Amino acid sequence: MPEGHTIHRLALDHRARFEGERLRVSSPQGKFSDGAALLDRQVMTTAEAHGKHLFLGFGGTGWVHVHLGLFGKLDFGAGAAPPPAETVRLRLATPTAYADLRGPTTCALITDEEKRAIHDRLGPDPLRPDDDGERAWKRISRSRTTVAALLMDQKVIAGVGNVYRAEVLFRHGIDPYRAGRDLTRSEWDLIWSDLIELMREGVRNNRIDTVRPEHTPEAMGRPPRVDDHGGEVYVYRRARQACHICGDEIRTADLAARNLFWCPTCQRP
DNA sequence: AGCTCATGGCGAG
DNA sequence: TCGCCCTGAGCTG
Repeated sequence: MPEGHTIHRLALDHRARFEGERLRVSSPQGKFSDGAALLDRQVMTTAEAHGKHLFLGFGGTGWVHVHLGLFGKLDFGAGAAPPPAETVRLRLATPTAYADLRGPTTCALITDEEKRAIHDRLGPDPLRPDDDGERAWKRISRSRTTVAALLMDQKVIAGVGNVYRAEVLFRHGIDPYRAGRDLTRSEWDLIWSDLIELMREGVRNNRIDTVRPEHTPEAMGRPPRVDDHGGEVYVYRRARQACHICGDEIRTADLAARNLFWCPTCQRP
């Protein structure tokens, strides 16, 4: 679920339901009981995202910092909240809506300064309008690390996860093992602007689609496909299947403890 | 019932 | 680079 587009969407969804609302806040699971007690009956003033980090604002009381990690989930419901399951770390509720957070890596009440420190250690986020790719380029263009690892490094660029990494490299025909410093400036500019577009569409649709209109199964006269993570993609989790463009076998490898996917023909060294 | 795997990230060594 | 933390779906038996 959670790459940056998911978290930005969650920020929007929180604002739509809870901004300006006085909330009942609880931690049925118990691991956030102290924070919940301080926040109960307070007003949510705003919600924002930076990369994969979600910040729920409660005025002078502080911020709830949420990071879903690999397993975390946030589910919204309408109406009065039902009795919570034991795994719910944080429940926010009004008489007409509720949100349940389960399995996050982080759920903590933090101060403005602590929040600022988190922003400071994150790279630019394609989904934050004031961020720009220049800072990321400075790191990438000096680095011997592979571009595949750099794209996953949240200090370099915030919000890109394993799906967007694989897909954006495919869309630009870039071998994932190329060193950052071997990328050209124009290649990087195209990657950055493409990420802005792809991730904005991800926020709108709440899923990742990366296949260009001319490469959809309909456009290519092939049977419809359903990728098992809910979106339409070129290479992610398609190991040993045929590339939609050239028919070669999609490859997979471990890179920094994550599964990397690429087409050796479309993304030649 | 138990295993494996997943769109993350941290700290130890 | 490894092990670990968080949860749930989809297998296997």
